[in-house]
Amino acid sequence: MSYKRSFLMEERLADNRQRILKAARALVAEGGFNQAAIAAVAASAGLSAGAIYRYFPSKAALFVEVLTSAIDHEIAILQEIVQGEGDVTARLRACVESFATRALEGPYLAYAFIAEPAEQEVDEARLLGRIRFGEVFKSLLIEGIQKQEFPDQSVDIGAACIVGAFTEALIRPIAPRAKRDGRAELVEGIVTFCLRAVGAKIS
Amino acid sequence: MSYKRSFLMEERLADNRQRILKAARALVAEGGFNQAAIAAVAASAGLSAGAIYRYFPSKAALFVEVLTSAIDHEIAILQEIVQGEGDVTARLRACVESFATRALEGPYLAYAFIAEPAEQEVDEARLLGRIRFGEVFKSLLIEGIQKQEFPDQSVDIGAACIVGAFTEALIRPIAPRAKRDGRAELVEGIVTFCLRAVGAKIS
Amino acid sequence: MSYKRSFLMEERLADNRQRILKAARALVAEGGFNQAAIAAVAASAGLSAGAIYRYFPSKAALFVEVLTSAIDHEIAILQEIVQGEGDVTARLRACVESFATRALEGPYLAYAFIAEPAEQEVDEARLLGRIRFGEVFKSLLIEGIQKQEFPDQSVDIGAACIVGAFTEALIRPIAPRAKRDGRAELVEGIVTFCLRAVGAKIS
Amino acid sequence: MSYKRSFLMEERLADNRQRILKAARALVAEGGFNQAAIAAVAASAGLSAGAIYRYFPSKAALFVEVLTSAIDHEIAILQEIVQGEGDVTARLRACVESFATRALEGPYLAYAFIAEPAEQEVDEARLLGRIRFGEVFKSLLIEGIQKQEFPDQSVDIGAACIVGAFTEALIRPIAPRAKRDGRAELVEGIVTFCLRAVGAKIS
DNA sequence: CATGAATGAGAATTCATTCAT
DNA sequence: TATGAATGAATTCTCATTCAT
Repeated sequence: MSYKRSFLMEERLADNRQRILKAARALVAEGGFNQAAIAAVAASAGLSAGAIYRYFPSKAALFVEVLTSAIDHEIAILQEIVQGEGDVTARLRACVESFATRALEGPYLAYAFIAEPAEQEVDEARLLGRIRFGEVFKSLLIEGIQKQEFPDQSVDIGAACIVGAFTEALIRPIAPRAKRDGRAELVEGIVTFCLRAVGAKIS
Repeated sequence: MSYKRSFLMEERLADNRQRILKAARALVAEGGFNQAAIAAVAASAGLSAGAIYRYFPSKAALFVEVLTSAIDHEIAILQEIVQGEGDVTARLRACVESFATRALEGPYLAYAFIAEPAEQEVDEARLLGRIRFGEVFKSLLIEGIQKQEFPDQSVDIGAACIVGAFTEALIRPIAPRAKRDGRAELVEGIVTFCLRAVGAKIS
Repeated sequence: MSYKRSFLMEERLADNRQRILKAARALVAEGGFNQAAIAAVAASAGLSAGAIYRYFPSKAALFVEVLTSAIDHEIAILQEIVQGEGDVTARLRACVESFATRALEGPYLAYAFIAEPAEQEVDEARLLGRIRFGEVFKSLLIEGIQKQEFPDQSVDIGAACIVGAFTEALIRPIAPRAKRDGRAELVEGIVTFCLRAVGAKIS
Repeated sequence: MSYKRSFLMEERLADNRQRILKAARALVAEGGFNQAAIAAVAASAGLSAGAIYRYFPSKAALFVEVLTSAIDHEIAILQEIVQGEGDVTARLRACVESFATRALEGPYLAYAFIAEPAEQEVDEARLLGRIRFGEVFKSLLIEGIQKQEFPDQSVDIGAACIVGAFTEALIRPIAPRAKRDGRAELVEGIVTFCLRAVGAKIS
């Protein structure tokens, strides 16, 4: 009833919501959407299964938010780079580097991003996410072609290929082989691949 | 009882095994791993659910084989191209074209290839498949660098990027947007992207 | 703290209790016992779910009271008619008319009366309510036989039949068909049926 | 595979289906639809919960069939009486007697008939059943009025009242009082009530 | 060998009830 | 005293797997 109580309560609720999202995210990162049962998420968040439904109307809604919020976050970062200064080549490089670096720090996003989920609703969110990532790169390609940094090319296909290229290369580190390359080399390799692919002049 | 009977029996068994695999593959192509229940596979193969277990120890094992055999088939085709004649650039182009064309005709493989499966075992098979695809392209990259068709580059990363680029670009046609490009343009766009990415001289 | 405060408090408590009952009654009227969740009752009463338990020991107890109080109210009205003036036939007619008219205005009572509730305890209350309604009509039948307005007959059975006849006929308007008869005709039809059934002389 | 095996199998399956229906019916009769959980039905039928779904697509479908088949059976018997010989009064008497006698032997039908179920689909079946019962009596009323055995009256209302009257009177035997009257007296009392209600001349 | 009925272990979801604040 | 977040048991339904026939 008092200010303090209400404040703490709200904070705890917000905490719980975040804890649930965090737990769900972690479970998805570890074993995919199908391994992340509501009971597991709840246990991992330190709550009962029923409590999840105070914060999310359904399992699908929870995982849509897990996916969407992760993608939103990434897109925002990429957009800032895209709208920054420097030539297009430099910004494309920065985008790939930025995404790749974060993905290697916490690979769940790349995993969730590429994963086929069980639920229809989550699937739609995933496809939308891929398209939204593609749009970011498409806008860079268009600008690069306009400014004659890149040769003319199919921007839709190019954008999709860039997204596919770096997600695949980033997911791979699960496999033993990739560990030989250090992170820096991996990121640099992906950047080089993408820049060359769009016809950028590599200094 | 006789030789003949036994022979026919064996043949029938082999037939059943293939029928099961074929049915499973078709179901995966239509609705993904999760939609392919054992009962559905059995019905589609003209057998009973129990009979599946005479040929495969578990659902996971069945789908591992579905995936692996599909990938085997693709790899064999690609290997033939790789070991064929012509310069490396032409063969790389042919590989991407070949895979992409078939994927667009029957998209199930690309789908299964990129899909997150329900079972841990199938997941491992999927990752292995991606790596094996990568190996094919890696061998081409190595040869291309040796023959100075391509500049020096990280072949592991490049191979992964190629696989990611074309699977992503091929999967995307599920979305409405991509229909603007015809199939030929899509394949050509992917090929161009990949060739430029590895530094091939595009004629 | 003072007398006044305590008085107000008591009044507020009584208010809350009535608000809960009213809210529960309204929800039952709308969607039956099963649709009336404690949380919904609480929200509708402007209280928290937990607060309900300060006034009622359980959900079943709450709904038993909802049902019983509604029936009490009806019985009181019918009793007044029964103990009023006029011949028995007129009073029987007045009882059926009175009940039917109110039931058609707010059909929740008739509904709750005839409905099968979720809880055993509520079910018992429902059966008891039917019997109590029957008693009212039984007393009229006895009086009518004594005064030779009605022929001799089994008063228990007759009373039950009257209750069944008018509840069924009143419940039925849920179905589209019954709308052809207006309310007045429906009430008159039920009255006629019941009066004739007990052998009253219909003027 | 052999004739015998197949035959026995089919018989067992049919048995199971009937056992499930019977168990469901018994549970409904005892505690209403809400008390008849799938697990309870299964246990009562000597099967697992999952097995129910081999025979019925959903809980609602099972209970719709429980209700509908019971009603179908009753309606068929009543129809035969209606289409038989004798004057309308005699046939109306026979209908009520027939229904009442069987209902007293196994009161489940009358109970299920009047019960409010949880599921929408079952509710519709229940309402339909009541209307169908009503139609039977309505047809008798129409014929009776035509042949001037009964006075003119609202046949829809009269039919509903008859159904309500005898179901209510039959359900009541759960209460202690009714046991005093023997079955024969109860049935005769209901018949008299209904005949007098429709204005039949009682011999 | 083949069948397919049956199992049983979960899956998501709901909700009356409790209890720390 | 009131709150409403949290619990936990119950519910329906699914499906891989087994096994009597």
